[in-house]
Amino acid sequence: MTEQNTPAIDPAEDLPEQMRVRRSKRDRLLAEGLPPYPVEVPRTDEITEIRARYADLPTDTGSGDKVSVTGRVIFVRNGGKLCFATLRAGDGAELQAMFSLDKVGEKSLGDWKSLVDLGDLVAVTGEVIASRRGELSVLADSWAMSAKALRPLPVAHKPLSEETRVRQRYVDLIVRPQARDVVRTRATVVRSLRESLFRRNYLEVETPMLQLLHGGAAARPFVTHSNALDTDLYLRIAPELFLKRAVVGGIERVFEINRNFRNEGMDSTHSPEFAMLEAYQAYADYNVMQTQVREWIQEAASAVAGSHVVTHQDGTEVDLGGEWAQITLFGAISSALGEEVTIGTDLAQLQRYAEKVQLSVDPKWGPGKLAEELFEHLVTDSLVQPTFVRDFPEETAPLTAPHRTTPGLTEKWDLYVGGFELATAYSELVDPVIQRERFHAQSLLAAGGDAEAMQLDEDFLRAMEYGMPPSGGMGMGIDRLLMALTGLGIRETILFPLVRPE
RNA sequence: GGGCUGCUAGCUCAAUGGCAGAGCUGAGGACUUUUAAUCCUUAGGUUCGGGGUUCGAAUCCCCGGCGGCCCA
Repeated sequence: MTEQNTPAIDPAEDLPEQMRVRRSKRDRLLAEGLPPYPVEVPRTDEITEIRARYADLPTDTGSGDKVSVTGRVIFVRNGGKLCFATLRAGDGAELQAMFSLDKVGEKSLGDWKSLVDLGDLVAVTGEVIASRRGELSVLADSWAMSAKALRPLPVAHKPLSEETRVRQRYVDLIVRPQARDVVRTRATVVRSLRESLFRRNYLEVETPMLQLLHGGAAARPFVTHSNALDTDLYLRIAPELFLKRAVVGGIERVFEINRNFRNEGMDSTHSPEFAMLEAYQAYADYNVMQTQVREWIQEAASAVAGSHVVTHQDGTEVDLGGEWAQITLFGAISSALGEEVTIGTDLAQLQRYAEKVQLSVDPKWGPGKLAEELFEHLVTDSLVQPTFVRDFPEETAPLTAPHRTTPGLTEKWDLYVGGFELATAYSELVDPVIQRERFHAQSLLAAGGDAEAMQLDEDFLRAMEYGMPPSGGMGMGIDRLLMALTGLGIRETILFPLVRPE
């Protein structure tokens, strides 16, 4: 402790007038023995319950029942001797509170008018009635502050700016019902996915987020440091290599829903941290996973919308029912180009095609990578209806089993919905010798400066050398599933997305 | 990474190089049945930050910050 006292912070300095006013109301509440932040307030019923219970209360009658309700004051209509306020609960349910001179008395009514602002949380005790205009109300005998709001609420009738909505999500949640709906929808979807997997006898596990090596995907990782181990650690870019270790150990159906971290660009479909479902099933393949993933998404759609037809926030309806289209990667490229392109098409020819369609080519790309880039350039935007794109080149799928009939291809599909990649699945590569060769090729890429290349994971190879059953595996972005079901941008599906510091 | 675009009162927005404004919110007043209540009065500004051009800059130019949209 120093001799010099920290100067008392005087928040009255430099504050906007409206915040000064609210602080002085807080002071007046204290001075009058009305705690602005009491530990407890009376609360007998939820607003939602009262709306349901008294839905049929006739206009201009009393119920005879006394209740205590709580809510945030979102509208006030103050009169001389009779005041109205609209209270809103956390679930969005609203109820009118009425304060009349003859019920609460002059002092309490005066306090209500002079000390309560829009945005305050209050508790109101009184009889449930229906007003002369038929509005279900609590006619107050008494009221109490539950929490004084020191900041004014944004105007309820104009849309909040995009930036404020994201930076101050708590305000967004208060004023915008759709913001709360998204939170509910997301919880419904995640719960539906878990139930879908539990029903099919999958076990949920949690695997390391802090990893000594990064692997399981092609992405640039975040790096952090362990003081205890005196070594750098990576935030995981995927749980894949650990879930496969679990399959080696005999956990034959396993999944994880958790966050991945990728140190890459942020845009309307990419967030640095994003939630992902990964699932592995022994003795299955990419065809089995294709059916299951469709079923899981359809079950999630049903949980959210009650049917396979989901309605986006702009009103468009998307039908996710039935079987979904499937195309092959090279078939899609061929029909987009009007030229026959196969896994056998050589690099020079692919480069000529790329030039023809004005795709700029990184000289480090091999033919497989270039084919994938051609596909993304030419086809993905048109894949609005759910479509499985199958059979990717070996070059870009180092963890995937070789195709059963076509050399050079792997058994991998990507699922596209709404023009973006929603999910992926493989027949997993389980041959430890080939896996080592694939890792070796990746390490050459890394040595060549590819920051997204996978690292050679000896412990993973050791696990595989004990024998991993033939398996199907899948991964799906939870945030993107929300996007597909709601039509929202990724930052709307994440409650508190990363934003630049103010 | 590139292009376009925005940042003004607590919130949403005007102000076309010439006095920085409106609605809601706030403050004061009227009103015992309102529904985004209404009516009267009224307060509120580092125009994102810095530099420049100009008699004069919210406005034009340059640099920086933070968003949005499109493209790669």
